[in-house]
Amino acid sequence: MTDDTIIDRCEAKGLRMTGQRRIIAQVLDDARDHPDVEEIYARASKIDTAISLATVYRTVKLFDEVGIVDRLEFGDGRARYEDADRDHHDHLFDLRTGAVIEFVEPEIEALQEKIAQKLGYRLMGHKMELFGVPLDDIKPEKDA
Amino acid sequence: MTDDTIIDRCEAKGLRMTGQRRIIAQVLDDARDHPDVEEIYARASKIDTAISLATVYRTVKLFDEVGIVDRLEFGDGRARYEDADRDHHDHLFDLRTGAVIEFVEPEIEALQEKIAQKLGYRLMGHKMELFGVPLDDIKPEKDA
DNA sequence: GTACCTGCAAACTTTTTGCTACCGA
DNA sequence: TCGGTAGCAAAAAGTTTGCAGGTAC
Repeated sequence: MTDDTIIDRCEAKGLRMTGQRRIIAQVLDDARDHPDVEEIYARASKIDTAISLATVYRTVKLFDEVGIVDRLEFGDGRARYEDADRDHHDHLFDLRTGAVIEFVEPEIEALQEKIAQKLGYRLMGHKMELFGVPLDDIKPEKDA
Repeated sequence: MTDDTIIDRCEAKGLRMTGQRRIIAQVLDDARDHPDVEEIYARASKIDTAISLATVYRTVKLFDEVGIVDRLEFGDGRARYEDADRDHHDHLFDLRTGAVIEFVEPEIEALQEKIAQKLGYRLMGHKMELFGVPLDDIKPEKDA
């Protein structure tokens, strides 16, 4: 949405900015993928070896609670995180390779809003994940 | 889709039907909600006190793998399960009460199929969860 | 008969938390 | 200054697994 970094947004929300939080914020800002906590920890550790896993957990949880990052789950048991302040998109999970493809589909957004209202709700958020296999990678089935 | 019970479908798939599996299948057949493993275990235990939690875990995992039940995740860290052979539906999560409302929206289904194809994928499955608050339960904000 | 299944307990993975020392505003 | 924060290690929560005995087909 804006060009603010995560650090900017932390400060705007009045969070106390420690060295560790700055590093984690930077890691998340730089990420173009959807790292899990272990991965964020690994990247942060390259900058500051002393950072602890518990701090990473506490920090991403905090960032999620104040809406600075989004927590994603792709069903593999680990939570993944991404900067919340990007154009809204959903995810397609490549079942063959595990790759995550992002896409935006305004039609879906509008439809979801409509559905929620029809059910008597105000939509506060949503999650949509598609799971698929590449079209050019489907094995022939019964016919030779 | 059909009127087959879960037990019927297990047999159709050639699964060995033990007493425990029958009980768990029955519990899932009777469930109108989305129980987690602990809850399935509790319900199964009422029928057979000797059943073990490990068996429930193993069985729902098996049922999920062969497509007899669907595994759902609502972000609370536990997996939930429901009979896969019901009219397809998605879920709206009531943020105020924690209730889960099911809905069917063919337009969404069609759109998802289209999106996957546009991205070069064959859609194998999807998950969509809406999160909302009841319209008649929203606090007035700034205007009186 | 035998391959597969179960119960039990131990192990594993991911995430949270109690405590003490420390640091940012 | 001083209340929030970090690190560490222990614990919690959910799930999986090795093993020995049991069971469906």
